[in-house]
Amino acid sequence: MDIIAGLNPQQIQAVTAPAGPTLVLAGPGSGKTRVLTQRVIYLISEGVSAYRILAVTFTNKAASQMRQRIESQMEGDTRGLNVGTFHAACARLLRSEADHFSQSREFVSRDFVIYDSADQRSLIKHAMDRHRIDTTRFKPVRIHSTISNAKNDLVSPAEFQRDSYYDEIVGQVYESYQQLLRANNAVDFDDLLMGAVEILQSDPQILKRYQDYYQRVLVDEFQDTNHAQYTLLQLLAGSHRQLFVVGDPDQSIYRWRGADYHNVRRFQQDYPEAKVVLMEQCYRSTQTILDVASAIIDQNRGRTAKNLFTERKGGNAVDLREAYNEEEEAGFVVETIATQVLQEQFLPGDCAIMYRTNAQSRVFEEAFIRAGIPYRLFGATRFYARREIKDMLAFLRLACNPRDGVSLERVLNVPPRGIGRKTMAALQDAAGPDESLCTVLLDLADDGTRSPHYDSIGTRPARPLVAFGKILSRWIQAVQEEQSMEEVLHLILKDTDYERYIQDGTGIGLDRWDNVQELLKVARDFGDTDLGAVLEQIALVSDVDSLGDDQDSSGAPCLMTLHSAKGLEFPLVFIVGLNDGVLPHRRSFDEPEEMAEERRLFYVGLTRAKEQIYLTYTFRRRNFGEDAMGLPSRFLDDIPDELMVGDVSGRPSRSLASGPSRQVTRRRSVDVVPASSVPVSLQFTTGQRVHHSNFGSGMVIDSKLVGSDEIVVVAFDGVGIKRLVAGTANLEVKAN
DNA sequence: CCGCGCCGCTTTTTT
DNA sequence: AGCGGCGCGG
Repeated sequence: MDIIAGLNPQQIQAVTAPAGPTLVLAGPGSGKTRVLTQRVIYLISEGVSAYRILAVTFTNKAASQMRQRIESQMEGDTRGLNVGTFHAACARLLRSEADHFSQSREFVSRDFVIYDSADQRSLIKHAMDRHRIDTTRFKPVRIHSTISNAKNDLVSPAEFQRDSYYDEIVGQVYESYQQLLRANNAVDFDDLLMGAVEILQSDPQILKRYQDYYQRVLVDEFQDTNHAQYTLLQLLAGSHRQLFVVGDPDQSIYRWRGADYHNVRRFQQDYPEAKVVLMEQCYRSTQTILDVASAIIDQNRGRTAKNLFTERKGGNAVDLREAYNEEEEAGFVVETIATQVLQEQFLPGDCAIMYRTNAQSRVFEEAFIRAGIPYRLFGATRFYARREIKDMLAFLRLACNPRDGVSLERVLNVPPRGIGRKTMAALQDAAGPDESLCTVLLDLADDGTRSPHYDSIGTRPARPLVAFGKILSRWIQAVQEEQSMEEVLHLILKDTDYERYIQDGTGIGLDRWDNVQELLKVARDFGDTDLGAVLEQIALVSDVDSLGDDQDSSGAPCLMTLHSAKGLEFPLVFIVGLNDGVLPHRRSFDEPEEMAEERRLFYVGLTRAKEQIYLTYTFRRRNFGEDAMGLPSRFLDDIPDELMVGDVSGRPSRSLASGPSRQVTRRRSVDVVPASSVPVSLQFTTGQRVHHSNFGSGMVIDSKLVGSDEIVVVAFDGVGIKRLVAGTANLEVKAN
């Protein structure tokens, strides 16, 4: 049968494993996605109905990839197949069970909203205010992360241990935070998981229904599960124990958000009868790359050693380079990419630059801009986190769930309509502790001066509140009439005169308005989908990259953090900033477990490469503005000399901070492109239509002189906004 | 109420 | 260095 065609013996074992728990330990590039999809197809061919299969992943990207692959290989009956992220699956469970559950307990109702991290932080601050806790002494983000960890460990506010003064504070905030979430009819990401577990644990009938429904459960990236997720899987698998999990402890890089690769070992203890399949054959990288990666990861203690191998014997040695500083490092990388592309060794889209922290991307962006080479930046300011988009979503969420106080607070005075601190306080007083602010607003809008709230608030402050209440009630009505997201958005934009507010005449204003237009486009794509469902999807996707995935095979080098590189592969990989303190990050120095994770992060980066790896570090490194001496990463010591070329002989022993060898590699040509001639005046003006050989047509939205270069910001049709150097980008002005 | 300027902090990030 | 938060002054 063709389900196993082209698979190696281990892959076949995994795909056709008999019923019962199965653990697949899959090395990088060993074809784990393929195994997962073939397993699903195999199960269906064995007579399991598609809708009785649940496959969970961590990211939407992985989920849609898997779904696509399955659908492309199967004719028909994949309908009802459940492929999705943990959070999406839990949100679905919560929504379908919320109603008859909320009657017996205090719980959210089915139209709950999902708060993103900014909303969550705002609510944490409110909770801290309640207890008069100084938000400068105790940082809300830190408190939130402690609470988040507790939730991931399924520890409720009542169970939260308060052994120290700090924990006492957190315990109080946790308690209030949960109350506030419920009052707003909102959940945070962690609540989705914890809530699902709570429901299943407290109602045997519901649990049985789900256990009977999902006959098979498959899990991707199992090493990244946290305690809540593990418990959820255990509950779902129940007595049938049909769990098929795939993972690689060596690629566990999300400890800081609760992931615990020990769940792999725990799985073997909890399911001793589990069939274990080890997949060690790699189809991605050359043997040299695998050897380097293995040399790195072998240094970690207490792991099950894997023996990765490939039929792609040999391969180029890893190329190590020292640069003087970050600028030179970026210059080297961009220059190397340009050369390799010119020599037709690689396509621009084959190349990826990976770094430890997002802050490192800027120098590389600038180098690309100078060289006039387009690039793709992963994980930049997320589209849905932008101010104007958050405003729009807050309006929409309010229209769906008027109890959403965080959204109301956000946009009550946006655009400014004369509602300040005092008016806000008056409104809060009028509402009292039990009524939501929105109820008061709508009441004011309906009854005007006759409303009992009117007098308590006072005539002057009431006026803008009445006005806002009126437009808000119009939106609520529009949602109840099941108007589409696009229609409601248009209504909101008109009622708030948002364009005039956001378009302040600057380029930034134009950017923002563009983003609003982009959101309208998203809305249009969703068509008549129920607005609540759209908002949930947006809350759980929240990454424009995974939305616009189809068009991103465009050939440009990618810039990304090592974290976001996971799951991807590139022929040519640059891992940059290999300085001690950067990778490994200084925050991991005194924690062995953290240090081990930094090592895994490096390992993940190395194993993304198919053909060639460049590693770079710098002689000097700017820290927080301060210029300082840099040390090469300690990880470099673990790479055998014979697997490396480049500045290897000059590789200084890390114990010697300086030495004569350092001088040798200093100073290479930085300029990738000859400095452009000084423009007498700006060549381009805002509003001009232009054409670029790579990006096509677009409109100039900003242009300014930076040093001797004119930097033009162009919104390319269907491509997006790019910053270009006028002198090197070869922009043609089009007649309009 | 809004805008400006100073102070302080600084990993990773998906859901 | 650069951003965000907060406090003061208009």
